[in-house]
Amino acid sequence: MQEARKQFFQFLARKKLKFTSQRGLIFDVFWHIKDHVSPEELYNAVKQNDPRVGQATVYRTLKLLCESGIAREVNFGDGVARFEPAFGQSHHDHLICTNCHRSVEVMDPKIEKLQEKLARDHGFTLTGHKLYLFGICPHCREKAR
Amino acid sequence: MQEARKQFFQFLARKKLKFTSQRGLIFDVFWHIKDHVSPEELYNAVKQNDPRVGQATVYRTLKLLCESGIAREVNFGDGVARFEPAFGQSHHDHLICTNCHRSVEVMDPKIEKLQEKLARDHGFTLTGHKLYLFGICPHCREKAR
DNA sequence: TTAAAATTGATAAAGACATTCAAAATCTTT
DNA sequence: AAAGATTTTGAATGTCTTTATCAATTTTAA
Ligand SMILES: [Mn+2]
Ligand SMILES: [Mn+2]
Ligand SMILES: [Zn+2]
Ligand SMILES: [Zn+2]
Repeated sequence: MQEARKQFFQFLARKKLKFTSQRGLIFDVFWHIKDHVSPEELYNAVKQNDPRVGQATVYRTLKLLCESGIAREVNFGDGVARFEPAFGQSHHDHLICTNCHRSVEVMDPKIEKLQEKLARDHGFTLTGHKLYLFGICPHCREKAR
Repeated sequence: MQEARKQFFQFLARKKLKFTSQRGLIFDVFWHIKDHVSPEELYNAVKQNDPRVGQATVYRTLKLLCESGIAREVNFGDGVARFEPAFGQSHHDHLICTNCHRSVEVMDPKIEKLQEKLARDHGFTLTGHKLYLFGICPHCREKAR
């Protein structure tokens, strides 16, 4: 908990940026929302604590959170960027229900390995990947029958 | 007439939609651009043949091309939708150079199988997926040293 | 040929995100 | 502590992609 906050603080210090109250608040609100949050949603949550914070500051801080390794952007194909905690989390991909939009975090080391090999076979040095699996979740399938 | 053009024609007929000259032209221009084309790029290419075509029509037709299985949308993370031929093409994913933005089409049946299994293990019925591999291509790596 | 229905393109609108800029906050140097 | 330099902030405006509106035109059906 303190760990992540400290990492953000140190990142800002290293870049000679200031740890302002707004940045601190946005970090805190982001950090204890466990969901995959959009800038709009985060902005609304932040406003509950301090209505004077502007949305430009939320966008700007979200960018800093990503650069510092605290947050990671994901895109579920619903037209908005979403952000999830990336510090102290191991890598995972997402399984998304196209009906209720719930998502499950998944990871298969065999898939990860094969992705590496696939890239290498084409002479690429792999630096990252995005994998989204779309389907119908058990809950929705049950309701449909 | 090409196979694909016929399929588009039949799709329109089935939906009681009209095969207009604009739709025909947009299909033709799309079909012989081999690249992953954005709506803007397609619009410009179409205008070379008929400057009177509006961009709204390009967007609308692109949607029809996707519905009919002629085109498929991909998203390389550069802020625009891109479209590629989907008819008579087997499924593939993309390996994208983050430096020069060139892309390579790749596919690994083992990865595909493991995705199925991963979804099934979580009780999901898999309906689709998006996999983008990002890295540095051989060409760019060579130039960098 | 006439009437009904679908399509078109110019324009406006929407929506997410980025930029601008004057005022405010924060850090540095005296 | 005060002054000065630098950064940050929030409101407003701008940009970019995509969608909606709607009167006019084109196509199909009768
Ligand atoms: Mn996640
Ligand atoms: Mn492709
Ligand atoms: Zn569901
Ligand atoms: Zn390259």
